[in-house]
Amino acid sequence: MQLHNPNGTLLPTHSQTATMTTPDWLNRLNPPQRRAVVHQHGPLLVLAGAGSGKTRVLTHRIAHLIDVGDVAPESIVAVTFTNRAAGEMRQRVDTLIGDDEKSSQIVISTFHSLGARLLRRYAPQAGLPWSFCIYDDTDQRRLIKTLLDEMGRDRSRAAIGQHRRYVDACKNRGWDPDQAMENAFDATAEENAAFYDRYQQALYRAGAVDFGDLILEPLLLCRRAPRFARRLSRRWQYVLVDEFQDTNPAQYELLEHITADHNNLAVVGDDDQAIYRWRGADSTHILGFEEEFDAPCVVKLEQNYRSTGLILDAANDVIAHNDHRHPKTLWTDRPRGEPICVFTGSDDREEASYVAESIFNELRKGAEPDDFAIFYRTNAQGRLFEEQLRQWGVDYRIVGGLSFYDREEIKDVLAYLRAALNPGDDVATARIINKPRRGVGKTTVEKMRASLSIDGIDHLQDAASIADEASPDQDDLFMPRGQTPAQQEALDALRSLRGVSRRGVASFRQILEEIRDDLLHFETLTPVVERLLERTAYTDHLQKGDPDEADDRLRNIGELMSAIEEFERDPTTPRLLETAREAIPEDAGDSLATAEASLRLRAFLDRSALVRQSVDDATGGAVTLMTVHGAKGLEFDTVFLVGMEEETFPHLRDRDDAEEAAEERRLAYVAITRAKNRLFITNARRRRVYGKFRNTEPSRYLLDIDPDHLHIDPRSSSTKIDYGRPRHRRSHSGSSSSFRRRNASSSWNFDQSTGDDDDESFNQSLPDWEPSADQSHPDFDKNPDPTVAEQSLVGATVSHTKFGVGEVLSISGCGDEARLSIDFPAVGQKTVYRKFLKILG
DNA sequence: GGCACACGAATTTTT
DNA sequence: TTCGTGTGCC
Repeated sequence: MQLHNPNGTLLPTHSQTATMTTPDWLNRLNPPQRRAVVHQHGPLLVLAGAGSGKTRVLTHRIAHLIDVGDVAPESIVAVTFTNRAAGEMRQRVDTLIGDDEKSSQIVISTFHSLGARLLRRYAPQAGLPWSFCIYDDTDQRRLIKTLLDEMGRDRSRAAIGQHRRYVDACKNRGWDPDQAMENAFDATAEENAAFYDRYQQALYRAGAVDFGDLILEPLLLCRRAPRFARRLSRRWQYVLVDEFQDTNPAQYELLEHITADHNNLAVVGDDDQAIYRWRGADSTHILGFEEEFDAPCVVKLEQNYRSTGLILDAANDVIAHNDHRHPKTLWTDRPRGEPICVFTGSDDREEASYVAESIFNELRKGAEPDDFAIFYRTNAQGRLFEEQLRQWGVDYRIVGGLSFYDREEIKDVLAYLRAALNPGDDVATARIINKPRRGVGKTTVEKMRASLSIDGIDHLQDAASIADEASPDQDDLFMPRGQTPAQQEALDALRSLRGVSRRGVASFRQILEEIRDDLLHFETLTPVVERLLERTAYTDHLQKGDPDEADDRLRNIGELMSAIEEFERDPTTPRLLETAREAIPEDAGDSLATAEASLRLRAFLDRSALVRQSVDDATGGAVTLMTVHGAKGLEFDTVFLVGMEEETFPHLRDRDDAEEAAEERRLAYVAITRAKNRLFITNARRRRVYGKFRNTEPSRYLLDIDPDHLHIDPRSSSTKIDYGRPRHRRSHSGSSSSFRRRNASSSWNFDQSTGDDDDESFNQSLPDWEPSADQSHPDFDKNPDPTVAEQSLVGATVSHTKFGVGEVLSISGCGDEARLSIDFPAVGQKTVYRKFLKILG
C-alpha cells in the first residue's frame, strides 16, 4: 500500500542536542514525544492531536524498548485498527530497527488479525474445528437470513441489518448469548438475545466465526481460563495500542487480560478523532484512562506538524462546538498557507467535474497525483467522482468500497475452497451448490434444508450425501431416520431425488471430493485452484454470463491466482502456517488437517477475510478516493472534502441524537486535519438521491469556519445560498464567529458566474494564491460573445456523456450560455451547451 | 428448474 | 439509480 506518510520525514523545529548515549533518532523527537518514547514501565497515555506524530511516537517507542530497554522483540505487541496502520507501523519499525530478524518477531497487527491468530492457535480450546473459517459481512448476513427464514420471521434487508447490529453490539460489549439474555430487560431484548443464541449455535455448527468473534472468543477464553490469560500476559510484556479512542469494551477487556501481569500498557489516541461509536467504540476508555489505570504517565502531543495554520484553524473552528473533550490546544508553527477554497456546484455532477478539472489542471502543471485525495461521507458519492476523473483522464484509486474479495466471482471460488475445507460451512455450500448451474435449484436446496433437523444430518453437505447415496433397494440400517413424521417425510423427499437434480448433487459432491484430494496431494495452492476452475468449468460459466462483465471477471480470477502465488511467496507466510500447525496435534487423525496445501489454504482464507485490500490498490501514481472514515490516519498535500451539505455531511440518521451529531463533527474534524497544504471544500445546490434531485443546504461545518479563512471560487453556482443565515443553534463559544459570519455574508453571495473551464487565472491562483478573486477573474457579466479562451476551443476534442467524443466546429455565446457546434463521429453534428461537455484537449 | 419481467425499497461509516 | 425479490410462464 503506497499511501505515503510524510510524518516520517518531518523535522521538529526544536530538536535538542544529542547526548552520546542516546540513539540518534531520539534527537529527532520533540520533548513530549521523547517523554512518551522513553517511558518504559507502567501505563502510559499519549493524547495525540491530529498530525502530532503519534505513529512516530509508537514506532520510536518500540525501537527504544528494544535498543535501550533491552526488551526482547517477541514480548512486544502493537495493535492497530486498520491493516493500513499496521502495515505502515511495521514498515517504519523495520527501518528504525534495521534488523529484519528482530523486527519480524514483534507482533504488529490489527485487533482482529491478532484475534484470528489466537483462534487459529487455540481453536480446539475455543471449541472450533481446525477448519474453521471467518465469516465476513456478506456471509454473516446470509446466515442471518436463512435463520430468519427458518423461524418464519421477517427476512427483509432491514430486519437482517437489525439483527446483525444487535449481535455485533453484544459482541462488542463482550457479551456471549447468556450475558445478552441476562441483560435483556424487556420482551424485545429477550427475543433478540434468543436470536443471538440461535445465531451463535448456527455459526458453531458451521465451524465459523464472525468478525466480532475474533475479539469475543479470545476474550471468553481469557475469562474461562485464567491460566491462558496469564500466559498471554507473560508472553506480551509490552503492549501498545494505536487509536485507543476506538476500542470497544470487548477489546478493552482483552487488553486488561493481556496486561494484567505487568500493566505495561501504552495507549495513543485522540478523543477528537473518535469516529467509531457506531461500531461499539467507547471513548470513555481514553477519557477515563487516568482513573482506571493507577497514575499513568500522561503525555500530550499538541504540536501539529502536518497542516498549514489556516487549515488547522478551520479544524479547530469545527471541533470547538463539541463538549466533553479532553482539554488540549493544537498548534502549529507552519505558515498560515492558502485560504480554504470553497466551491458550490449547481448539482452534484458539476461539483464532481469541478474537482476532476481542478486536479487535471494541477497535474498538467506537474503536480503528483499521489498528493491529491477526495474525501466523501458515503461510498455512493464516489461514483460521480470516478466518472468525472475518468472523463478528464486522471488516474485514480478507490480505497475501501467494494473490496477485491467482495467480488462475486472471487467469493464463488473461495466458497468452493471453503466448502471443501470445512464441510459444515453451509453459507459457502449454498453459495456454490448450483453455480455454475447444475440443476440443483431452490426446490432441491429446500429439501436439503428441511432434513437438517434430523439426527446425523447436520449440514447441507450431509444432506447432499444422503441424496446422492440413497438407493431404493438399499438396506438403510445405517441411514439416519426421522424422529417425527415431518422429518421422515423430508428424508424421503431427499432420498427420492432423481434426474438432473440428483446428478447435479452428485457432481457437486464429486467436485468437492476432488478438491479435498488435491489439497492432500499438492504442496501449494495454485494447482489446486487451477484444477478447481477446470472442474467446475467456472471460467466458461463467466464467459456465458453478461458479456460486458465477462472480461473483468475473468481478469479478476487471474488476479486471484496471482494473489495466491504472491501469498505463497510472502516471507511472513511460513510463520502463519506454523501457528495453524501448532494447534493441531500430530495424531489428529485427519490428514487434511495437517496437509501442507490445506494449511496454506486456511492462512490464505484468513487473510482474504481480514485484509480487505481495495480493488485497485496496487496502482501507483493516482488520486485517492475514499470515505472520511477511510482517511483517518492518512495525510495528503491537497484534500478535496466534497458533499459538504446538511443531510450528506453531517449525515444524521437521528437529528436529535447529540452523540451522533458530535461524532459527525469529529468526522469533519478528521477530514480537515488530513490536509497538509491545501484544502478544497465543495458542495452542490442539488444532489441526486435515488435518482431524484433533492435541494440541499450548505453543511453547518462550513458555516463554522471563520469566513476570513475561506476563498469562494468565483465559478461557484451560489446565487441564492445565504451562508450568512444562522440556521443552527450554537453553544457558548461560537458567538463571535457567527457575528462575523453574518457581516461577511454579503461577500459570500455573488452573481452566477460562467463555467469557463479554461480559465487560466483559476489554475494559476493555486500555487500563488491571490486573495481577491476579482482581480484574477476580470469579467463575468453576461457577454454574448465567446471569450478568447472559449474561442480557442474550436478544433478541440471534447466528450459528451451521451454522444461520446467529438471535435468542436464552432462556438457562440459564452459561459454557461456558450453553445458549441460539434461533430460527433458516432451521432453526427450536434449543438450542445458548453457545460455538458468535457474538454479533452 | 430456469428465465424474463415488474415492482418496490434503499444508503452511512468498517474490522 | 440500482439492487433484490416476487411472479408467472416455458
